[in-house]
Amino acid sequence: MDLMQIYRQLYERYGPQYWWPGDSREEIIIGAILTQSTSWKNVEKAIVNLKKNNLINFNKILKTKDEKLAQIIKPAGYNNQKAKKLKAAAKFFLELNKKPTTKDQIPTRERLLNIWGIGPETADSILLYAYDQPEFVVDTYTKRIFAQLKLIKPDAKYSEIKIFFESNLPKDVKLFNEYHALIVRAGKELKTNKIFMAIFKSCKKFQRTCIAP
DNA sequence: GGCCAGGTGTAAA
DNA sequence: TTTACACATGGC
Repeated sequence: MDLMQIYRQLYERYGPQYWWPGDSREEIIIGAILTQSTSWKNVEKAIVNLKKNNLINFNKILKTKDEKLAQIIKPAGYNNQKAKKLKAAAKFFLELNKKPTTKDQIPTRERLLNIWGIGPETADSILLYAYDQPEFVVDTYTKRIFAQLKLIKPDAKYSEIKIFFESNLPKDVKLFNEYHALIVRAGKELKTNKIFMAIFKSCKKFQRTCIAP
């Protein structure tokens, strides 16, 4: 049982997840910020509000007052902070889009991490889902599920988990895309549910060869 | 009514 | 380097 087989089991059980839910690059980036520690249901409401105000647009976001923006994205929670985060990101991406070549308009992970309000998960989400870059996204579900499978340490850091996945999987954007989405899908059942015991049992061998308890 | 979401920044030990 | 805490709303 390796990470690829776990992926297949998840895919078999849940099917394709069609991520990221969002029509444009800007909407994906905005959603990635709004969903920080917040359920997607609440983010959807905030995005609907933004659309009503014609604000899925970094230029217009920058021209909107903090208080007004915060009011519009209120359903997503942490709205005062997130209003500031959206502006910080908007400023960065508007500048980025002035670069001469398409290639230069792809942000580096390092630059993203320097933006206030963008941490490792949000940076990787933006790179993977908005720019099709092969960066594996790690979230709390990833940690929870794979710690439970004893494939990673319960206190493993973001970078360690990311490296674990990326070094045990082919570097494939489509795979990374679907894998993370499936982990989130499965993670939502983790609380209440009987989460894939089949996978758990068949992980024993892999536990020995790969990871640190 | 309580718990917790597809995290991040900051400050203090 | 690690730990604690603020940030906020709505679904279940």
